[in-house]
Amino acid sequence: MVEAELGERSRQVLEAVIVDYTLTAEPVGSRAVSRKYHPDLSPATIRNAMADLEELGYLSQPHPSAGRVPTDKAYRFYVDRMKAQPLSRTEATRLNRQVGGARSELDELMEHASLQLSSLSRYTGVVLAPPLSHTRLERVDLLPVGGERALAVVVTETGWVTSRTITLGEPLRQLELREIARLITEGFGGLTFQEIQGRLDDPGPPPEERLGRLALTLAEKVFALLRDRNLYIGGAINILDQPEFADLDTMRMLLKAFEEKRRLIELFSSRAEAEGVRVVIGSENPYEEMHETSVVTAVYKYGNHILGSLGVVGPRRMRYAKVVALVDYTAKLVSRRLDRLARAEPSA
Amino acid sequence: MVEAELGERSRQVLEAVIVDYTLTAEPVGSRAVSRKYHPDLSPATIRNAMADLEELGYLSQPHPSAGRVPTDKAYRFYVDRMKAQPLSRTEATRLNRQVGGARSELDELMEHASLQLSSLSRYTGVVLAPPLSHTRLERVDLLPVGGERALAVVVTETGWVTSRTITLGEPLRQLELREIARLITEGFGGLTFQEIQGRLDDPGPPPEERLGRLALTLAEKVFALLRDRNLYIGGAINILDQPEFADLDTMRMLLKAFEEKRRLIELFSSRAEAEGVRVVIGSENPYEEMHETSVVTAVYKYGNHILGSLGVVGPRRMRYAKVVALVDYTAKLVSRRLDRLARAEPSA
DNA sequence: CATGAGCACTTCCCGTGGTGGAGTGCGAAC
DNA sequence: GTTCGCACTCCACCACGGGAAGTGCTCATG
Repeated sequence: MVEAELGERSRQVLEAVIVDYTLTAEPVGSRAVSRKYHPDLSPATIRNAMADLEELGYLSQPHPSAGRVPTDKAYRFYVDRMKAQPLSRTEATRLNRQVGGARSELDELMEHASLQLSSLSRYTGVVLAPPLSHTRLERVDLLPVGGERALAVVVTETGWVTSRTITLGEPLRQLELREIARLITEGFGGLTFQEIQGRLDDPGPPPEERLGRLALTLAEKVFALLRDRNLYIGGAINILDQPEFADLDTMRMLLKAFEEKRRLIELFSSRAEAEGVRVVIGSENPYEEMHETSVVTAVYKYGNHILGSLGVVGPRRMRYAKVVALVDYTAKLVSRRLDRLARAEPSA
Repeated sequence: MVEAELGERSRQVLEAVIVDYTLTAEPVGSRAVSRKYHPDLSPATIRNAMADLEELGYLSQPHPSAGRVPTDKAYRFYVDRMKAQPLSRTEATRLNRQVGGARSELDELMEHASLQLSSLSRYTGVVLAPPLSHTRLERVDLLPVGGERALAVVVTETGWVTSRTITLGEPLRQLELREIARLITEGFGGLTFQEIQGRLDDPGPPPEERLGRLALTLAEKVFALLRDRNLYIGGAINILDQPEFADLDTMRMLLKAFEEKRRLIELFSSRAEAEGVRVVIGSENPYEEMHETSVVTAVYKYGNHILGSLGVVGPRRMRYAKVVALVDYTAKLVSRRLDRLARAEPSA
């Protein structure tokens, strides 16, 4: 359908405009296209093609006598038919070393990944940490740590460990704590955190014994702490080097978007079921503050479960071919890394 | 000495210039001072005083025929003799509710404090989490969490709990882990983390038995994870509303400074021994990128120990009287809050 | 001798108008 | 269908100039 809409000539011109604009960030005129990309075609021919492209909504003019600028539709067309441009050897080794390195723990892995995404793309890297909603609880431990507080340790079936201190409502002995932890583990073990949340929201009749009731309130506390996902943003200022964000208001808007992590988290978690790399261009983004940006994301997995997503936020005139390859590679690297982290079973 | 340097007249004029400049961010002329602050004095008289003040280094002119702008020396003079301007009732109650509230855990407390510092000052709020260097270890626990990993739980004498997962070099049984934790606790309990680091750096002859050697390497891993302090930055973009940061390069420099947390941490931890509120004005700051900003900090404590510091980063023409009061109050609030959090002993 | 008034001077700010360049659209020619 | 040439438009840049703000200096005055 799109193929029918555009002739070969128009397609080539469109591509040239996109490539040039990606490089220069300046509106590109017919003359420049002729000189730099198609010396065999005269500027006048290009002009005709460009006029067609504008009518079809692929190009637009900032003002009547300026060059043309690609629209979101143009980028979409380009992205859908381009080939990813594989990472260079040095880039790949650097990623492998920094992200695939063996020593780091989970949070360091996420942080390094976001930093590398940023510095290799020269835009901003984002990593959304695994949500717990779809993973299953293995067990809960409660350790007394003095006073009316305890350390709650939550272990999932996939082997992730989260711990937080919680404040008990009343002083409890170690034995009581252990019993409560056992009750919680028995009551909720094997369920996904989503299911657990459902049960907690609609608890039915309260248990008879005191410890049972305590277990419920403490479980509430423990799982409440796990609800928020972490979002790692690396190199937020990197993106500010792009000329389209040189304007003060645009800049402020973008930074505000970065600071409001909650909405970014939504953005990165929504539609994160599909495999492969996803590209959201400009106004395709539901988040209005990000209409000037494009977002490239991919999911990372543990075994067959999608755990989270990561990606790059950049200007609409992003070097898509490169970034898509980078994001894809990084996602796979993180998945492999997670596998190794979790599967490391006793070798004996 | 300073008193001798400045006559009463000059002092009043200087104060007027500072006040007006903090409000308007525009160079202030003799006419404006006369009209707004000292109608009894003619502009000419003010001019004379201003000329004196310029010679003494308290004022400067952006260009020969503009008004005057206070120098760092002027702010210093002002800050040293001003009185803090107490918080309004609504501000105080808001702080109490948001920061003093009873439910939050340690990290939430820090985060809320930084956000409130920011939104009440309209600048940027910063909270440096407690360092461990001077607190003493109470005990270490190691929990097996599947595979070759364990959850290390570190409890300090002050009752703080930190936990991190670590990767064991080899598979270990639960009993072995427990024994190793016991060895670490016995070997290092009661020592400050600084002392522990010293021992680890210079370990002497390695122990005979296998578990002893393992305890050493694992202790190394555990304590390495505790070395970095967390820095909470709230409302970094708030400060960008200030006109002096409207320039693109200044803005970028500032954001870069915020992103490089390591140096900020240094800044906030250095000279953080003294009680009370400390004000660092413009070029007094050792960190060159922050010569355009002023920093107001205060330490918060647990009992008699200084745990960390918090404060506000703003433009040099900060509303010092207000911010000093805000920072002071917040620091005390956090201290009180920590006390309650940790001391909550079993009431029976 | 400190204060205040007047005045000439400097500097910046901002709006104006002119100019050159880049790019388009269109009609005519190949 | 392609190319050429030309007239037109719009922006970006610069130079110019008036106006405002502010100073320093001088001199009169209590």
